[in-house]
Amino acid sequence: MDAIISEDARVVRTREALRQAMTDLASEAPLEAITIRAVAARAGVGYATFFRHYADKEALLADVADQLTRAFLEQVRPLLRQKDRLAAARSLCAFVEDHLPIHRALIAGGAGDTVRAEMLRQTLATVAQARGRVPESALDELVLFHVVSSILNLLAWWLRNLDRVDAEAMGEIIERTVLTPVGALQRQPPAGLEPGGPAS
Amino acid sequence: MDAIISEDARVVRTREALRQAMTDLASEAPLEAITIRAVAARAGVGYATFFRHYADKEALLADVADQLTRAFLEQVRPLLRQKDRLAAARSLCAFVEDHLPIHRALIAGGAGDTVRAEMLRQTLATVAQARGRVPESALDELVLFHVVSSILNLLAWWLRNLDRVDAEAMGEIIERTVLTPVGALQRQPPAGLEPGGPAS
DNA sequence: TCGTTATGATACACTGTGTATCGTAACTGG
DNA sequence: CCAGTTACGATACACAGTGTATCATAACGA
Repeated sequence: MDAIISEDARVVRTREALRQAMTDLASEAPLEAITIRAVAARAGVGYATFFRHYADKEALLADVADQLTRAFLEQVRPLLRQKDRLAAARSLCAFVEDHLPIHRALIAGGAGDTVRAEMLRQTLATVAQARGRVPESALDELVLFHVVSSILNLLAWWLRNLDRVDAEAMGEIIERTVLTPVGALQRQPPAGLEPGGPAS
Repeated sequence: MDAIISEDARVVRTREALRQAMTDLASEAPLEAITIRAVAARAGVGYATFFRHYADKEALLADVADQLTRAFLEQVRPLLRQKDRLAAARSLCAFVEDHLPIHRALIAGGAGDTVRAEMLRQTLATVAQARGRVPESALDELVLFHVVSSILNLLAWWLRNLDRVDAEAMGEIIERTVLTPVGALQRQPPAGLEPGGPAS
């Protein structure tokens, strides 16, 4: 199994330049207004070269979102194990604030919808893999979907209104509007769901 | 002020055909795969005729979303005045279930992201206009944003999983994960927000 | 240093958009 | 019912963006 032995320096350089260019442009214009030619130009790379690395615009954006999501999850994972949800939410907001430019460009920028969708997709896949396997109850699946998409939405709003709410308050809002209510729902689920629900 | 005296019957017919065609196609394919030519063809209308009514694809979709939002708000408004949040949430889900095809096509379909964004936009504008005026506190604005987008997101998930959760359970989930937590947040706001917060 | 490989530049076919034009058909007001 | 108005269908067109192909050149790794 000869995995990644050594990647050509030019490839690494070009890919990084393209990712950076896409991130830059995403903070300036909506995704549909970003042409592949513009990305290549900003990256200082030939137009045709783009397609030697990514099939299309979305593939590059997915790669960018993928890297962001990895850092995101790496940061969040240890927080989920602890029981103090408020501290966890505040840590997340502090982390976002510490790496403001990239989060503002990608989560709240012109490609925010696509990036958040990709982050949601990857997070769901990661969690499903971390658990036993995929077959969750409907409630578990819905709760996970709601938590992730709500947090990303709230962060997107916050990143467009940083001057109005500080990180600590934002953490408290996330904890009180998302994390705690969802915990209560899991402890005492409603009826009318598919079988396989609570394992009380 | 000569408003709408009488609209040419052909115009009404063509617009309705285009809206219906867009709705149909949105339930079958992602928005970027829906061409204006396909919409015109499905509507039984000439290609050039499309542009006599809408500037582009998004304008038609906005019109469709606008009509859906009107019906939506008309349905929800009376429920907001009542204090029983659970009953209100269940009514909303029952309403969606009663008009399943159009909601599934537009909220959960291939143009779901765009439609939900447009519904959010219009709802925010409507509420801002209904209140005194625009200048709300940061908390109010964030809460409203969160409530509307969360509900639309939850409905989108539900419309893709109708067989797993019934309308009553879905209403309870919305009430417990969105409405009630937000009410508690408004009654006891966190610190760290811009001035103009609670009017206690 | 030498063979390999990524890159730049350029040309090309293709698809979708939006505009312009003109003869025809349908509607409205009288 | 009729005459003027107006929307429609069809077609041609310019334009922009995508994705592919080709080839000489430069940069890389061993």
